[in-house]
Amino acid sequence: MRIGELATKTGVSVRALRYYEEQGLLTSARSSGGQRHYLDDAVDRVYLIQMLYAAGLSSRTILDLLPCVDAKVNTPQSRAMLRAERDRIDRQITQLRQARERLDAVIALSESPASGCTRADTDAAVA
Amino acid sequence: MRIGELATKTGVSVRALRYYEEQGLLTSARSSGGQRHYLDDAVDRVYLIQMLYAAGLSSRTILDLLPCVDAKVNTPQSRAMLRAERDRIDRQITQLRQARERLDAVIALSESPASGCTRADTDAAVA
DNA sequence: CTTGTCCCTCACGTGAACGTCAGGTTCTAC
DNA sequence: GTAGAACCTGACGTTCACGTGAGGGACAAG
Repeated sequence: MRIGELATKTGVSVRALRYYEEQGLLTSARSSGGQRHYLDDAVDRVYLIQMLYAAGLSSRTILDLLPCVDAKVNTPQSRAMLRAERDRIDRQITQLRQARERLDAVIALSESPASGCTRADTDAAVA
Repeated sequence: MRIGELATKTGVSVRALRYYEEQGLLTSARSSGGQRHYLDDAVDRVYLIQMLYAAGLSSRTILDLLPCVDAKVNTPQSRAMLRAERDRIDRQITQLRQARERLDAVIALSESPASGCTRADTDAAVA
């Protein structure tokens, strides 16, 4: 498939896909005219990249991790890197949970009858 | 206290504190000479701001949320906003968990004896 | 009254992950 | 073979949360 199709399939912009290739995260075959062509598994690859971006990893870190995910590299260093990133994500989850609890407390307070809001207000907010 | 002390107490840079004030997230009294002075509760305020930044909220969103947290604003709109941000954080946590599980699977694979690494390798990576 | 440290306000620099033109080529369909 | 859609390569623009000087006041100590 060409880049436009991959973009619509994954919901990622064409520019982003070219950027991923620029960063070495995604590879493509080229037609005689220079156009990029992708295999079907590129879709999963893009999803994985997006997932790691969403987890707060940088392009550089993803670039380092991908060979491990592909099981092409398996050294003590690579395993240490994997664990380090997993732990970083764990810490981030903890932080997010704290923020979530904090917001939840505020929400509970703001929706309690004593806070001066009426039931109608609350219903209107839901609608 | 002055800005330097607040910075060291919170572990946030002086520049960041001034930036928070610029964004309307933090207020300060000024001395006759124009220097910022903070009350003790500014420390908690900064921690809260940092927590919300860590949760991926923008300055603008934090600016909108803070009056709710301070229980100074409690409208249907503000409650809807609080819930929206909480839900966003929930989704982010879900994404992070997925990424974490994915990494965990890779780690389990890379550390399994069948993957071609020796026990000594594994121990070395831990050290 | 000077020294040193802290503080002030501009204001430009930064890095990441793209967005967005410009100008030109390739592919598809009729 | 020609129109139009999709694609190409630069290359500059954007946003955010600050970093980093430049140049100059504020304030406690001696």
